[in-house]
Amino acid sequence: MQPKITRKDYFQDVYEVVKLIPKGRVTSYGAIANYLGAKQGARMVGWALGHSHGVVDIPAHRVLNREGRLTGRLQFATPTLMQERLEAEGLIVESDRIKNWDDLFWDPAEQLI
DNA sequence: TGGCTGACTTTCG
DNA sequence: ACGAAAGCCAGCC
Repeated sequence: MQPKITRKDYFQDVYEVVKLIPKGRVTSYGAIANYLGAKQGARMVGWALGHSHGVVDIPAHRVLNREGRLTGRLQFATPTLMQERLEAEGLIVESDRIKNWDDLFWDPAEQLI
């Protein structure tokens, strides 16, 4: 049973989870939201990351939507920065979409095991 | 105080 | 299978 998430604690929680993402791995907003206990609050994760970029150094480029699509790439310093970083980690981006997304998908619950 | 928006997800048509 | 609409939570005007 996860504790209730409150306001700005969401930021800290999201940061923690995103930082825990192994290099070369990716996850989705819904997965993080589900891990935090707010499966319906996937938008909050994106919103938190949007305000986090530039404030703290977190690999936000490893967080995509459930389709493995780079939905938030426009929010980066440059529209291609997200793809560049992903490729730099050994990932392959094709048409704004991660290749082998299903295989590279990393679930925060896995780090609990 | 009330209402709109948003790096999403799920479901109905 | 594709398209459109609803749902949720928190911040901002």
